[in-house]
This record gives sequence, structure tokens and C-alpha cells, in this order.
Amino acid sequence: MKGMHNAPALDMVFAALADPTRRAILSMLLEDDMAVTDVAEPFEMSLAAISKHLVILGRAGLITQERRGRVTWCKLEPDALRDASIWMQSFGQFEAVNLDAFERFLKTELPDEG
Amino acid sequence: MKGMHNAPALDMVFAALADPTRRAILSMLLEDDMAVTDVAEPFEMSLAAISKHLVILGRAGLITQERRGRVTWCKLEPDALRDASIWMQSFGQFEAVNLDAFERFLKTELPDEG
DNA sequence: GCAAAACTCAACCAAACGGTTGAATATACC
DNA sequence: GGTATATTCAACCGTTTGGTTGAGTTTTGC
Repeated sequence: MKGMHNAPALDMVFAALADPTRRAILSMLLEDDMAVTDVAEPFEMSLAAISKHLVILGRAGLITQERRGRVTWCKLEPDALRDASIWMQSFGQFEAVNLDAFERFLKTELPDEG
Repeated sequence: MKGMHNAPALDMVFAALADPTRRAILSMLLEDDMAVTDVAEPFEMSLAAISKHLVILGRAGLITQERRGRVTWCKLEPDALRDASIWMQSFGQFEAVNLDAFERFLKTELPDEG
């Protein structure tokens, strides 16, 4: 179902991105997977607050969490960003972009993927 | 100041995009500039509610409003989306995208612009 | 000048958000 | 088994969000 942009999903993705703490978390996870405690470390707020932020990021599909032992590992899931990014590209200077050509462009530009 | 992504601005853009009514309004404005009353027409909510949505879109920089007579015209401002879009491209499969090459790609793909 | 049109403002409301603290739950380690 | 670690749960709190309604403001047209 290419090109079908699920509205509730977009709601959740954009809402998740609207918070600077959550965007910072995503940036951190870009480097590497992290435990919840380590994610929380640089922030001046409680671990519980970070835990809630991670739930919101998880429900938006932007991260996944995998529990291994007593540690919950957080992993970036960039695919969720993709739908939102493509939705945005339907505007403005991106208006008339041929998405298939866009995909081909990405494939040629990216080193490892696909 | 290329590449400087203003955090509060991103907050407002993403928050504005997190609502389906507001995304629908943006899609409508993609077609043409519209009066507030005409923007409100297809929605099953009060004009005042739509007026508030337009304020939120305006504060995010996604639209501008120009009053001509008693009619307030709403106009899409896609530049605000651009920063957010570029922020998103720093993730996932867009990570390694050469933005200059991306711009060149857009120029070749778009019929009228630049 | 007066009524209709096109909004916006103000007050209100329920629900969601973003944070807190303290208790609960697993798991790991000695 | 008991204690420390990692994380979530639950209750609470003030603020924001997304809607309502009704009144106010400006402009247009007869």
C-alpha cells in the first residue's frame, strides 16, 4: 500500500517529534542503541519522565525496546520517520517530486542500503 | 545560517503537523489560497475552531494570512516545512543523503521552479 | 444607516501532556 | 536469600489542546 499515509500514525509521529527532549533522544539513538538509564543520564528530569517519553516514541514507531535481562535496550526505527518525511515532501518545493524517482535517487545516494 | 535548526520553531512546526485537521488544511492550501470561511467549510466543526487551527499554523510559520476587506486569505508557506524536513532527513535511510545532490535532483524533477 | 458577512475574542470544558514522587516489579550479584 | 540495579506503575498536579458557544469587530452592500 505504497503512498497510503495512515493518519493516526502520522499524528503520533509528528506529536512525538514536537518535543525537544524526544528529538534529542532520537539523536542520541542515532549513534547507538542505549539502555533506558543511559538515555536518561544527560537530562535533568526523572527516569520516570524519560520512560514516558520512550513510550511515546515507541507508540509512534520511532523506536523499539527490547528487554535483555534487567536492561531495556532502545533502538531507533527510522522507517516511521520515512512516512512522515514523504508526507512533508508533498509540499512546497517538493510538490511535484516523483516519489519513485526519489526512491531511485536515494538508492544511488546511499552507501549500504538496498 | 544554513543548517541551524531552531528548536522552538521545530517544536511548533511538528506540533502543528500533529493534527489531522491542520494537515488537511495544508493540503487544501496546496491547491490555492483560501478565505477562512472556505477553509472551514468541509470540516464538521465551528469556524472559531478552524480559526484557532489557522493561528497555530500561522505561529508555526506554515501559513500566512492577509486581510483584504473583510476576507482573510490564507496562503501556504512551505519554507517552514523545509527545516523540519531537513531535520528528519538526518535520520535513518536519509542519513547519508548529500543535500546538495538532493537539491539538484529536485531541480531536475520539478517542472517550473528555479 | 443598518443588516449581513467574515472573522476573532473570551470564557468555558474535558482530555491529554509533561513533569513529579513513591511504590512495585524484575533481574543480577554475592 | 537478600540487596542493589533497572525500569515501570500509579497517583497527583499545573498547563496546554481542541473543541464549544456567544458576544464583539470590521467591512460590505443596499
